[in-house]
Amino acid sequence: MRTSWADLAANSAAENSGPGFSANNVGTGSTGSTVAPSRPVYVPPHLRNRQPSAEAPAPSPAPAYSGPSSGSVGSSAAGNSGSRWPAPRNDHRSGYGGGGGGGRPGGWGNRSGGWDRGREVNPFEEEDNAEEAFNEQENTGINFDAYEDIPVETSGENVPPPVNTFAEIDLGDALNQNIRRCKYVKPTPVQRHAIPISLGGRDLMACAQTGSGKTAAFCFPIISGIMRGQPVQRPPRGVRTVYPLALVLSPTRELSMQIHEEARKFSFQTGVKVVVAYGGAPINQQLRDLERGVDILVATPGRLVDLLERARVSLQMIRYLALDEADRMLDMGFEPQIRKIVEQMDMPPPGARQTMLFSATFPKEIQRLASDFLSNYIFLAVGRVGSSTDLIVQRVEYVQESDKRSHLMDLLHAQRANGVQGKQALTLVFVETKKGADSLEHWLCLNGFPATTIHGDRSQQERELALRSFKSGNTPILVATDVAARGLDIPHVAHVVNFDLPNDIDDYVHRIGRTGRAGKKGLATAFFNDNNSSLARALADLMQEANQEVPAWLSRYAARSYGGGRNRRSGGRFGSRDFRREGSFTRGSSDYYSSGNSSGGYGSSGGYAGGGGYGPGVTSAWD
DNA sequence: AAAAAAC
Repeated sequence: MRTSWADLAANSAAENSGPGFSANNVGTGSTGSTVAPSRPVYVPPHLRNRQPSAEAPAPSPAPAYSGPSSGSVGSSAAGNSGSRWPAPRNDHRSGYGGGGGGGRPGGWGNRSGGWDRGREVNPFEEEDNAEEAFNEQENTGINFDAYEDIPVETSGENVPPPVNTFAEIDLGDALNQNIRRCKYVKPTPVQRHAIPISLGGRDLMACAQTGSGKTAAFCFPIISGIMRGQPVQRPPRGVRTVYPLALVLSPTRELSMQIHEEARKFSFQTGVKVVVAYGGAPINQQLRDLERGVDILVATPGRLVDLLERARVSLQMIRYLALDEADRMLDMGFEPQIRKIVEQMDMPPPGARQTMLFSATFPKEIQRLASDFLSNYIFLAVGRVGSSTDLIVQRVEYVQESDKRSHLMDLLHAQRANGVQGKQALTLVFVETKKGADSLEHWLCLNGFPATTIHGDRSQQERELALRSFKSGNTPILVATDVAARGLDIPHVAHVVNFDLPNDIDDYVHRIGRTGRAGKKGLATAFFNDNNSSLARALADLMQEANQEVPAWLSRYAARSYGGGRNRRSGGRFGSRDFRREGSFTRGSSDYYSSGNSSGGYGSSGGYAGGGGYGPGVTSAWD
């Protein structure tokens, strides 16, 4: 068995250097190496957008609250006349002259080193070079036909119909140009559905795999809506409070940085200004960024609360609120902060703003919480169970705690021996604790494996350095806690190792989703032992849904383990369903977080158990 | 119990 994993990793890396479109065949009972493609798989057209670095504000109007009902948010397809689009909004900017780009063709490609006012750094420039290091062809051979297979579920009143092309949507010239620069040819499934919904002014709860253009799905309508909106007056001079029109929240600093980088590309030369604020970094720079104007604020919750309490930011004029990884944002750790920001500051209430929640996993209980923030919303689930995990070969190995290190060493040795085209394939190793991360990193380095680590006890500088070093391939092994589990788009991760398995199957789904992205294959290896028995059932079920080979010993564990309440998976066609469709649901703590109630029906049926219908832990099988 | 998130 184990002889095969290294081959898988090597083959995966090798195959991935080919066309971006591929198919897969999870080696059921094969000799272990990946086999010729048997079935086309979904490949998101948005490919690798690596980070630009410098900040790049362009002039934009002062915040102006024309009100969510002013028409700025609504009716997309209403008029498809490109002529309605105003020039980039460099009006109203007292003090920040320079052109934001209205009719400034030469603006393309101008680099000004960051702080040259009125100049906008080209956020597309740097990534090209970065990608060449890996010498891959990632923009070819996308199989758009595969989209047709993607199942979609929507519910809610008057769901706007999806679009098939970006051209059908009146996003405006500037945004369309950025879409081309991003090499997006056709909207992904989530974009096809979510963008018309958002342009229609509707609230949205969307379940969709990351790496399928989720960020763009909420950014495009926001940018477009802001450009349409009536610019009004800038607040009086001397008032340091800024009034963003859109707020995007995410659970980790690095994810906020990533969203900011994406959003900057989408808003290049539109005049829409995007600013990011997160903790662990000097606040002064962020304050300066804010003072230069902000339309879209991307933030982590803690730093935002700080800014709100200092009255440097007001949410009074928010027209758009987006929560990325929304289920995480509303779980026990984050919920109080989110409630404070959304309900107890000065943000307009649901209905007076537009709210968009996105995640790959959306447990029913969290959906219930989330409905507090929404008004007459549409639920959208896009994707096929396993549509992403099809690309990921999942392996589970029984490894005692005391054997984990040597076992990991074996994996890494074999992987290195199999050598992958010059650069070693990137391996992301998840552990449970911060101390465990440091100690494993130290041990790996001692043993000749260049590793670094990212977790919450490291300084922000160290975290960012670690991530950069990993992405660049300089340190091809990254030991991480769950800080890196969600959302991060790290190209070229060939192997995710769950050195310590998480307790929650959703976390597992997010973790392994760091590989197998954008149509590339990936390998995920988990070390399982008695400590993980509570995960056995959910894990076995997930793997089965994803057409993975489930070891017999794991099935035995799964059969033995009772409970599974929290860890039950839907087993349905979709990874998630609108909880409003589930009829009565028990309100109470046991609804979601408990794991002991285990009403039967979990087994082979895969259907929705009786009573509450749908087991407590509704999740999706894709990331 | 752990992790994340402000100073």
